[in-house]
Amino acid sequence: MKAEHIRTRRAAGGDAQSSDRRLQILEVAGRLFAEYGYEATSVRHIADAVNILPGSLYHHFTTKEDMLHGVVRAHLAEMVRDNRDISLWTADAEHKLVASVILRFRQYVSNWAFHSVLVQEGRFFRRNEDFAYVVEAKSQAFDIQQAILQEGMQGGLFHADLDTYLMIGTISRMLTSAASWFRAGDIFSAHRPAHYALDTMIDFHLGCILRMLRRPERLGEPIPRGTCEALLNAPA
Amino acid sequence: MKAEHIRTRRAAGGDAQSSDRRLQILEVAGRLFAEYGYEATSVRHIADAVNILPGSLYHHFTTKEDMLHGVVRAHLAEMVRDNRDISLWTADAEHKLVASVILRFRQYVSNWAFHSVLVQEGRFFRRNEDFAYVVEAKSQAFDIQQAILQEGMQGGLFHADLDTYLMIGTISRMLTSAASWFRAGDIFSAHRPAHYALDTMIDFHLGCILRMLRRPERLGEPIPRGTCEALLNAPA
DNA sequence: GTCTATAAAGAGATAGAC
DNA sequence: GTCTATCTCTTTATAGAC
Repeated sequence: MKAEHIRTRRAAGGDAQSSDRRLQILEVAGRLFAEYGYEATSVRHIADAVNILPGSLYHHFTTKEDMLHGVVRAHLAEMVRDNRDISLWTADAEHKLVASVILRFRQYVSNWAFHSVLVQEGRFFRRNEDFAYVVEAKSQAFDIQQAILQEGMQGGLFHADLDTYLMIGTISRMLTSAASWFRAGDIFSAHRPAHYALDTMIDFHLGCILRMLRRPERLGEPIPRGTCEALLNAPA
Repeated sequence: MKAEHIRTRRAAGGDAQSSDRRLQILEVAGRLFAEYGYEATSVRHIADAVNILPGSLYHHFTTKEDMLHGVVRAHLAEMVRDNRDISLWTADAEHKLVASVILRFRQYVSNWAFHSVLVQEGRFFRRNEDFAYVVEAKSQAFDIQQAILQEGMQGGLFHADLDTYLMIGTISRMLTSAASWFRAGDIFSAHRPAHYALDTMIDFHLGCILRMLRRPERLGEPIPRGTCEALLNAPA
């Protein structure tokens, strides 16, 4: 839970003093960015949503981009840290991977706005130098996950001939897009059927992913979800 | 290849007379919408890109939204029709599904701008009544694919206990997001490694999908890609 | 910390000359 | 079919009163 060096690779902007009001605005701005897109969301939208006048927002933020930084920075370091923590467990690679999937799905759903913005504005972040730290964090998380996959291949748990680069990308996109669907629905279905609980979704995707990864002779083994949940809840 | 009734469910707007110039503008607008997002792309951007003045665009289109209609209508009917054609084959469900995956991946890559817009602007289409026909087409394609999956379950080819609703959504998102990555890269990698050819990508995803779907005892069977390619190329 | 008021630039769109 | 010119509205952002 240590959050000392959250400001790795800070972008331009003042100190991250976080008053209540500021946090509240960021919360709303994040939701709007997630739902309508960053560029399609005007400061007037945000101001209306927090019941303030547009000009007053500039007491809390220097620019609209500054708000985007605020939205993104909030959970970025946590994302990398959680990945790294799991990768350092003494458990085998399958347990690490299952835990990672569970944790990520949970986070994608609970920090939905953040992750939605992270995905939807990806090209914007890549184009804009000021957001290079976002790209860097994503890249770190990717590397960590890829290492877990490689560990599982060498340990004989997973198919020996997986293309880890493609596979990690596939799994990541599967989780983010599924969580996004779970949270906000599809292009053609505004709301998912009510009977899909979060746990159902996690089980479904763990099933899909392990069928893609496991060596054939291990396909019958149970999915160690309980163990992994316990490890996730254990104090570091 | 019959394109007589392309205008199922037309939205507001004049007749779809398609001069060369109009098509050229749509081509460019589609790319810009795909890359920067519909709302973030100004008519000035588009005008600059086709070397014309902003006002002149309104000789070809009544509004900016009209351009978006033009971009999506171009390939929407084709998408549904291709899905339906495959679903009516006499082949078994696995062949249909493999063919569908191959075809979709090819189309996602070649009509990249169209499909990218279809995904990225999904919420916009859902919010805007004028684009209900897009939502409807997507929904039809979904139903067709779901039926193929069900057929494969009943035929004993696929796991008997698949959640077809979740699975088709998962496969669709997997293919669109993978094609998008293949075409334009990731948030953290502007360009995919050069050695990933289209065929490599198709094989990889066929592998992933069939491992998720096939009954365990069928996992060793070869992926019938060649047969399906032949069927796809055969004259209707 | 929020308001009033407004600047400056950009957006989508129109009218009419050529 | 494109240009010139412009209209209107909205955008991001600022200045200063309260």
